[in-house]
Amino acid sequence: MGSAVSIRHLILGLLTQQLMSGYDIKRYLKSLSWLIVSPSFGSLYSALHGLLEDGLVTMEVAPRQGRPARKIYTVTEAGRQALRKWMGQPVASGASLRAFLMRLILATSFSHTGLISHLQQRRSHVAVHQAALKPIAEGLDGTMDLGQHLPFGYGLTLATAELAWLDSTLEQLSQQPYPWRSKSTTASL
Amino acid sequence: MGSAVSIRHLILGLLTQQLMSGYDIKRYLKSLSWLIVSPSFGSLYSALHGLLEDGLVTMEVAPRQGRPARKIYTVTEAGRQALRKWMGQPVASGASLRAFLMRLILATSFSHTGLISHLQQRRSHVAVHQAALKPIAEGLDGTMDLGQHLPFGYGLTLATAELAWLDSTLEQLSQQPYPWRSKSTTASL
DNA sequence: CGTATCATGTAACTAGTTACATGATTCA
DNA sequence: TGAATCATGTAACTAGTTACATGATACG
Repeated sequence: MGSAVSIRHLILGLLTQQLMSGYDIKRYLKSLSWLIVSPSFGSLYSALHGLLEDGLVTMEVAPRQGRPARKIYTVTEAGRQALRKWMGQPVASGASLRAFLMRLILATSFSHTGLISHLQQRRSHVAVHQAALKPIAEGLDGTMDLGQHLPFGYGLTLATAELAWLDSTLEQLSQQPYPWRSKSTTASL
Repeated sequence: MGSAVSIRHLILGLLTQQLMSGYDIKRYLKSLSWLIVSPSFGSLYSALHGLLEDGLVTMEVAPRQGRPARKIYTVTEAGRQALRKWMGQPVASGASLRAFLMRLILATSFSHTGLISHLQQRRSHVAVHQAALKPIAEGLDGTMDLGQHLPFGYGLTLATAELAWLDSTLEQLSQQPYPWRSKSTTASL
């Protein structure tokens, strides 16, 4: 129930960072499609309509000569509040990559300390999984054949790389107090 | 349309590797939950019922003293055929982690060459994404603030680690012709 | 004696997909 | 001229979730 209605929140968050049309959002998420499955136009547009109806965003039509008109969405104060609430809730430890990433994409909407705590939370979850994967991935213990073994090795590699990234990012963040954002219209947590 | 009905196929594949009950499958997938969102009992059991109805598996009740009875599922020849067909289809290049992983989990059901081509395919997809992420992740080009920058750096790190894993795994596989599986009831592709 | 694990299921719901529909512009 | 990209949308469908329901055994 906490991380549900996820695309809506992701879109809402992107819109607090920048004014965008549906198409813009799609393009942006596509550039991250390796990490996160980018939503189809169907769900994107209906999510946008839903946000409008709920008063979390407002819409303005921007007709342009030649090209079809774009609809530019802006987040309202109610929208900022909803986003803050969503981002405040800790990510369930069972939830994988996706939930973490959705918030990472919205990093700009975190305060400095909010972001750090999000990364630390993730760090501890990944560490647990890494520890669980290690014995399985390393010991080819006979009960498992090579094929069954592969996903565990794969998982261990990725988990290890992620931990390294988290550590170096956390260190960077602790050194650099908060020259966070210049032009600030951002909802800080 | 190709990778749809995914859980069903994943379950079907796991059952070709080992006779299992629904609960067993859940437990196994939970151990990989960091990588892949493990299905809920609701979808697991109904997927199993669906497979039964379609004649892709058969079921046997195994009552045990004390504990509640388990239902053990076995894949039929039709089931093996369906699985082969599914695994034969190449993974769409847009599809992320999930589609790749589902097949990786079923590595045992690939032939030696089938597995290699699956990994090579993945390698080329990841290489493309890595190349696309690199300039964004490395150049903090002004249009993006630190926060927006983070997911790209994260993606680049993971992509790089994955490429390394793919390379070393592919090398191992090429050295080791195919002492693939000892007791073979497996459908090879 | 209560909680966790084992074990299976159903019903109501929601999120998200695919396929369809439209239409202009740019580029090879 | 035909394909790709820009741009938005709707309707029908499917996959998957949450919440509920049941019941036994083991463990502390």
